[in-house]
Amino acid sequence: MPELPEAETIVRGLRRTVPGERIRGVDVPHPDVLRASPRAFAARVRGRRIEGVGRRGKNVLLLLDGGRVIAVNLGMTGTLLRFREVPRGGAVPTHPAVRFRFRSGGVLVFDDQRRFGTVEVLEADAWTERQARMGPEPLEDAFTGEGLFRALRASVSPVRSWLLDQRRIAGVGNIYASEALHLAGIHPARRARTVTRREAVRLHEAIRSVLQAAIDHGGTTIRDYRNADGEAGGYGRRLHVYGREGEPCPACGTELRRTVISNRSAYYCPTCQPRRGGGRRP
DNA sequence: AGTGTATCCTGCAGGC
DNA sequence: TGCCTGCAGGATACAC
Repeated sequence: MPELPEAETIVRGLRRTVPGERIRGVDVPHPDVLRASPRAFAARVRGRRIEGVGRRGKNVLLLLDGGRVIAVNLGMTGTLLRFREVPRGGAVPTHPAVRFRFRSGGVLVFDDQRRFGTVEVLEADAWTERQARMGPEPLEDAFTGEGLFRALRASVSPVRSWLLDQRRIAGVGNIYASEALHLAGIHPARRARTVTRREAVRLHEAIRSVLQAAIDHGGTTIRDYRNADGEAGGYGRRLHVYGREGEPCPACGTELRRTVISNRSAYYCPTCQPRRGGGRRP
């Protein structure tokens, strides 16, 4: 998916134009992205005004008047595209799943090729409960190196799998997990509990700097990702290891490797990220 | 309890 | 050209 930086880039785009819009109607070309029936969903959002746009982990939030929240999980290929009027010609979304029509005439489209994404509407307390089950926001102060160390110590899971678990830390996905582990010099298959305090502090800093740098460049486009204005992200060419199997490590020149952990690729440098700690820091 | 696997869906790249 | 396999940014119901 879109991970945290991509969701944040979408949110920043939407914030410029969406707050203040009132929802006139909803079309649902692909009801499988909703948890409810299209009819029930539409009834709960129709007539509501969007007061703000937010983010929690990889979820984009549309905050409605009266306290309801539309939570959009972007899945692997989802995005939210904003149009001033009903799109026609070249800018038409390729895989529209849900279309919000505003009274102003503008349109917000949830476009999702693979439809692993979801669009839900929740009452304020239900949303509070939901997000309480998610881990800390990595860019906020509540996320600390010491806290990360203590949490890692309690798990025997491979550290890469640990980082992908949204209940432990919110917003990190496969790209930035690989990038952060490389920056911190930690092999992705190491058991979380083997990460030392020193390494955890390094990993904490690596996660934050990688996510922030990706946000600064508008996120990473591997293939499908687009921001709210339909533009690709610019961080892809800055990736050090993700998708670069066989290329030289930018830190030491060793050939980068790909391995599979829990059915998903992890990219790493065997020199900078040895299985048993003590690697040089890139 | 905590982990790993298979699965949802579409599309693309590479091998033959 | 076409057919096949594998792989893809995520999350979750299961089996162990």
